[in-house]
Amino acid sequence: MGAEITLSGWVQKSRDLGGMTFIDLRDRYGITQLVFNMETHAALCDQARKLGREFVISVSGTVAERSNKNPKMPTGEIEILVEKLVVLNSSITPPFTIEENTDGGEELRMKYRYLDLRRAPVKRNLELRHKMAMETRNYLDSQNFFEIETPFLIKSTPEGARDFVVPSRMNEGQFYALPQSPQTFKQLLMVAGYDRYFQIVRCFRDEDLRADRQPEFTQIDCEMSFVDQEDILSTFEGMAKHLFKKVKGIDIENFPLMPYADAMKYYGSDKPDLRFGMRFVELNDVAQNKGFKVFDDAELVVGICAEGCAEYTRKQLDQLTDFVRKPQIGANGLVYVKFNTDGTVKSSVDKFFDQEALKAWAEKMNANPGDLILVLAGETNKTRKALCELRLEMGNRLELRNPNAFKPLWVTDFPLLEWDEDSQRFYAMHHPFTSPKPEDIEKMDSDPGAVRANAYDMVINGVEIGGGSIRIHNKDLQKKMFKILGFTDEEAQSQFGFLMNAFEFGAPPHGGIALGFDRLVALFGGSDSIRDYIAFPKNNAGRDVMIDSPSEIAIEQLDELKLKVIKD
RNA sequence: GGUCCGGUAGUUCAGUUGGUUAGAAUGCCUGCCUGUCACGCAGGAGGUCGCGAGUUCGAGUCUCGUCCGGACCGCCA
Repeated sequence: MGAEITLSGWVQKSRDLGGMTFIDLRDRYGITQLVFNMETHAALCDQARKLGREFVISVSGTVAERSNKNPKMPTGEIEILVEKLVVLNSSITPPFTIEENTDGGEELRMKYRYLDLRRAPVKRNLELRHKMAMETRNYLDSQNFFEIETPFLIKSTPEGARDFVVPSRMNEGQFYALPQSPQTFKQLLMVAGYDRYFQIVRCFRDEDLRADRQPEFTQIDCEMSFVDQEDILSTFEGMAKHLFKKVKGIDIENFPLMPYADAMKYYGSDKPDLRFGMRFVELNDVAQNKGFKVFDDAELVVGICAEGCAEYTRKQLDQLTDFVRKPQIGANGLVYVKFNTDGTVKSSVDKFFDQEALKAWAEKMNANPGDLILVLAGETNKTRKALCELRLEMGNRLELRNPNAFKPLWVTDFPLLEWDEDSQRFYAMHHPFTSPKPEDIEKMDSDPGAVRANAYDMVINGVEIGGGSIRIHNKDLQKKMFKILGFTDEEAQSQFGFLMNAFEFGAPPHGGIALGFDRLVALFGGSDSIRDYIAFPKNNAGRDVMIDSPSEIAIEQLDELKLKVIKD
């Protein structure tokens, strides 16, 4: 105590008590109380009481133990007896309070993001992001990965998401595209012999936004040569564990593997949330052919068991029915079976099923007295999707989705291709460079939809954190893949010839993964939204409301680019 | 492309069945106050009810359109 100190920062708050004035000074590290006494330093104190919120000041003085300590703040035992005060800049009154729980709404905070970023919670989020980026680099460096930058001005391709395009002034009428991912470049780095590459890299997709989707986002992009799927899974499971350990101090158990088909069958999703049970149980054999037309006509009858929910009221059950009937979910109705604690059973389909029949359901679902069985029926994919939403809703209602619990898994054996009804063609489920499983290659001609891919997703708490695959490294197989996707040889050559040509020069077997860094940070921070983990995010409509972009450009710029904007 | 929710003081919100002068909290300004830390006390200023049209004697409130923001479906290899 008594040490001389100089501090610079912003005025968080001033408390003028007449004879003395207290100022809370905020800098990047926290808040320190400054004291000005009218009796001993009248002029200084006068100066201090004129300071407004967010003025930037520099003070010198001595650190003193407080006579009145404040146990609620980290620096609550000390204060600074100020001897010298310099006002470095004044501030107009900020439009919202710069506090832990601000009074400002989302829109205002985004407009004045530089003020929002002064708030401790946002600062903590960006610090978390920084730490995770550092630990990612530490881990990958320790595993002999090279961080190599790849270009942002690349070539537009028709597959996948819409590209952001950039006109080229020197090449009239031609456009670069911003990368949706450095996919082809990292594969070329493998051909070049850089057998372990990574990059924490910005990617761009011109698609609609969500709370967890931004038009520009950051990936941990990785690729390895001379590896099989197991090598990649263990390397990046290791990275995830490293991050959990170093950043959150948590030891994570080994990631279970779940084939895509099982994920769909038991959770109705390729990104199941394993923090809670309620696995799907198919009931076709016990529920059909009992005279209930809805079930009899259904391709799939499937249910979940909500433990301890037999007490649900009519109102609660109606709410759940309304939930599944929302247009976004699209179920026609919801069947419930209450397995009462007295052993009796009450259902919404008592007319068709007697107690014994319903108890057969309960047995199949491992339901106990006190549990509630919820059943949907219909076309398989739609019904699974709807039940998935219902399962997550029940997980929320029963508070089973604890943001501080982490349940990762690998979802594997994705289908290679997906049939699209509209365009009547196959699309690559992952991307066109993903290799089929060797044992399924023969089906590529006879039954393309049944071919499984050497592809995998890392899923944590129901969030798709990342995905990857073992790539095709053979020119002929790559050609065949493009052919199945409806490319002519000429189209394949003009768009991806550079890659296929490279495959002729001794391309090693390789594969990799890309992890959504923003999502991973948000997950670590316990949030569903990635926006507060990005310093300057875009809004719902892809706008930056602070700098007001996108915006029109000057006619001279358009002329120089030989572009014309046609407005309707 | 679609669905839903919201827009009222600087800010966050309330505003009844359509009815006189649109409120609260907080912030802001002024004054008082020597141990506050959500300081306290007294006083004050502050409103294009997003915008436009319509219905009505009368619209913050009802209708339509539009703009802005948020969530979601489609979309996101």
